[in-house]
Amino acid sequence: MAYWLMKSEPDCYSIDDLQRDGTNMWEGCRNYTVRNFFRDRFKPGDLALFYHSSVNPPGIAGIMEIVSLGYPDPTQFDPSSEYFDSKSPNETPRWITVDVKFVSKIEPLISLQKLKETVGLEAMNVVQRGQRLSVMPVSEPEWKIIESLM
DNA sequence: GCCAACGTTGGC
DNA sequence: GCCAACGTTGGC
Repeated sequence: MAYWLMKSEPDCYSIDDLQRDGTNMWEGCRNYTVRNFFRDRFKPGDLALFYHSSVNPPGIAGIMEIVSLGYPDPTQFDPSSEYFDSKSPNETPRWITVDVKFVSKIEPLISLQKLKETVGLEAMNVVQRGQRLSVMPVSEPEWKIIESLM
């Protein structure tokens, strides 16, 4: 069982949206590193931190559970979708997604500022300047430290 | 809105 | 296969 951190702009999709929906597809990711995580490493039962980016303050707003293996993201084949990718071959789809389920909301959110100040989280991708990966692994010790901040 | 950092693209 | 140009992310 693995732990993850997954970013979303709440204007686009927030923890409240996921709470309302219960389960949803994590669609639209168009980064190869993330694609490989989804394809090779995500497993049902994994837990993920839901991170709100591009808001003030940015930070961890909730917890969700992964409830599917990686599978082809249908939006890549939908010309009406903003995530449409005309170059993705039908036989070997380029982009992968997973289904996520709401677990809990974290209130108040754990801010990026707080994560940066917390001993033991220095290696996390999200606290490092210039790191823009929208999905990243979280180690078990890091997860336990973050739980202690809730 | 700015801009640093990084990923991707495409010419050669 | 190098690398410059370009586009995107995301904190501030």
